[in-house]
Amino acid sequence: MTAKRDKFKALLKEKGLKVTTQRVMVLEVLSQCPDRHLTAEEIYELVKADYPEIGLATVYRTIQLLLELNLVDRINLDDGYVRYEIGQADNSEVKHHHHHLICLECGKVSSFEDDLLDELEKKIIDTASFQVTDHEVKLYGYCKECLSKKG
Amino acid sequence: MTAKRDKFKALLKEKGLKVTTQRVMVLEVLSQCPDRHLTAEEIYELVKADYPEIGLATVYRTIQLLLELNLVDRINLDDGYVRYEIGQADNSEVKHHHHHLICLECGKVSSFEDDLLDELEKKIIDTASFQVTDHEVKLYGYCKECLSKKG
DNA sequence: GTGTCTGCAAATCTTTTGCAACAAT
DNA sequence: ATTGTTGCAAAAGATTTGCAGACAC
Repeated sequence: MTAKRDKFKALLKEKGLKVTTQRVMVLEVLSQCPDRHLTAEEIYELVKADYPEIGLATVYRTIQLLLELNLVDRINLDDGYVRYEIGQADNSEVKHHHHHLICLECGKVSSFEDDLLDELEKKIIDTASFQVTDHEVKLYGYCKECLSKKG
Repeated sequence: MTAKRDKFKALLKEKGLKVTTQRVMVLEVLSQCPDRHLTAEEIYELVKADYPEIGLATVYRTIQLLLELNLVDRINLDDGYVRYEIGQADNSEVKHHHHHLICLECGKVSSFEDDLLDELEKKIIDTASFQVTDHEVKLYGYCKECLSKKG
């Protein structure tokens, strides 16, 4: 994911911010785990494996930065941790993200895409006079693996 | 909302729990604010107006109880507070809740109902082999009032 | 060299918990 | 009388912030 790293560096310079090892490593870890939904603590542990000097506060500050730059999305599963994942699309015009299937048995989170939500948004605009700019959908249930285990 | 209060009392007795003034008052406050999405602190302040002796811990414990009894729904707007609202339906078989329109300008939260999500759930079951039991949808945007203010 | 960033520890903020007194049944 | 419940204060756990030293530019 060199493209994402270069983009990050460019965005930092553009804003007069500094390109530090810590910032690049946090992005790197998130890029390398596109499917896991990492907590700040998990990101901290992963970066620490290669760069033991990093502090947890720096991870939090970098995540904040990445959220503001729209390079990372926030997910809240209401389990006491906020989670983060690298933005899927390459362009920064990611309008619709946050579609998640959450298994109530094993806790696994998977993502999905669907156009049906666009339809729902149109409907809302018509009936509720509410202009929708983004949406977040969470579907709770049981994943294939847990279903087959239960038989 | 005497019906809800009586139901609550019945459920408590059924479980061998005690009907206390504090518990009833927390439910009462939530029943009287069906449209506001109250934080624990707000519920605490509202109950305290009529019953100053109540403690915040009791509010938290009662909310926990109401969640378990399915009388109350939890909403997380990612603003650092968890919010609670009284369940809409009268029967306890509320399968689908949590549909919210959140105004990014004024922060107002309104609710809506829609069948479209059922369709989405069916689709997910077919394509992702994921058995959906519940869903939560948040649509972010701008409400009628804020739109007209902005012109 | 200048101004930003980092790591640490302390602070903050919401929510939970232990415990002795208290109230419901 | 018995057992669950309350209020308080302390604890917990995630996230933030202040600050002096370190680093990018």
